[in-house]
Amino acid sequence: MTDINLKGTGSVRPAEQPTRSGEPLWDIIELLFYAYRDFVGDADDVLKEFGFGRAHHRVIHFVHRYPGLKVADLLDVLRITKQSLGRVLKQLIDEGYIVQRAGESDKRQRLLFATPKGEALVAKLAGLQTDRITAALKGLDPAGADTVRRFLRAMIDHDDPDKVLQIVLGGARSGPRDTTR
Amino acid sequence: MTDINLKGTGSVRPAEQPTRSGEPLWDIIELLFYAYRDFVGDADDVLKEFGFGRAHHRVIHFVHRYPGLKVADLLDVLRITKQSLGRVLKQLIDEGYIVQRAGESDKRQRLLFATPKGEALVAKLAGLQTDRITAALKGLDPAGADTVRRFLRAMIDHDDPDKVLQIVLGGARSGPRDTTR
DNA sequence: AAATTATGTCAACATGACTGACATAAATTT
DNA sequence: AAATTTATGTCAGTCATGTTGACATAATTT
Repeated sequence: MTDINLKGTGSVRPAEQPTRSGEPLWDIIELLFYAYRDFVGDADDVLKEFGFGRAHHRVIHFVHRYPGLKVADLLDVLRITKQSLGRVLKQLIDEGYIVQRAGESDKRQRLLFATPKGEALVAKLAGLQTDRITAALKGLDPAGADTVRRFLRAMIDHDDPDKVLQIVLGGARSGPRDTTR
Repeated sequence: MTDINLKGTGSVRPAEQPTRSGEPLWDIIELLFYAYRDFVGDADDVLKEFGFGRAHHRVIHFVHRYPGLKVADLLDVLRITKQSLGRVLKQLIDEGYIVQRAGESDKRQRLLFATPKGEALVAKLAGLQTDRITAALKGLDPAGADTVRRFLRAMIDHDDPDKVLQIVLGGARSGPRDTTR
């Protein structure tokens, strides 16, 4: 019971570690934890006033950014089940943040669009997050923002069929719907 | 939720402009979303095999990294209630990943330590995440890793009383409790 | 006509948050 | 010494958001 090992970082090495070379990057792991916690925390406070949670934020964000998104696309992005999405999406539609429209070529599809009300909410949330990012980039050298973008891109799995992710990774720097594919 | 009230207090940069100007940095916002999703996704798969979730990961990670952590410290780090922590912590203790020991000077305190079993799990999870980070850093110029660290640090609220965060931000680059070196 | 696809919905359940109330032992203050 | 505060644990109920499985409907494709 009292096996304590106060200093233990290196002693545990299972024999069958295949391609593990470097020491754990503890500091970056923890910086990512804290940075993301505070990054989403900005939005949480505002969302609470609206009676929404993070799930609503993710939905309205991507719908706003990629107008005409299909429900199926959204499921790929968020990696949740349609039942889970359904509840949140229904609330956003009922309260007038999102509207649906049947697809023209395929009338089964429900294309999603943010209303002005929805856009205002997204803008408010994105503004907070942008302020934080801008402040963080300010302390870096001129190439810093580019380095950060490159790092984040490389952290993402590229073998994902998600259409929105392909646009994000595709290189569009500030606009959605870059049809270069 | 443990609201920390960081709205009015000084931002990361003293005497600089009060932000609120630039266009939303959509791409970085979305890159952060995807990067963090995949970053924690690595661990999720392993955790599932152990019958654990992300909550367990966060607890065992910080206990391993900061041996002798008090329950109260952990609550500050994770920003959850003691009831919430209690359930997860109890499982980790019952299954032999963490042990408790009463504090010497203050016997009310339950100091937490990872067992070898707990250390092995943390090492496995940190290995996966480190592999991803290492791969992402590989494509950057030599100063890239430093830029990334600086960016992440600046993304974090600095007016947090969390003792662990103070250590993380304090500058220890690769080990916990470096004060004894 | 039959099969497939896109979406929606009902029902039950799991996890990990939450609030509020109360219990205990140890430390601190009066 | 007694009273209070602190660190922790626990019971009970609720909420948000995820899950699986089954089934329904309309539109498209075969």
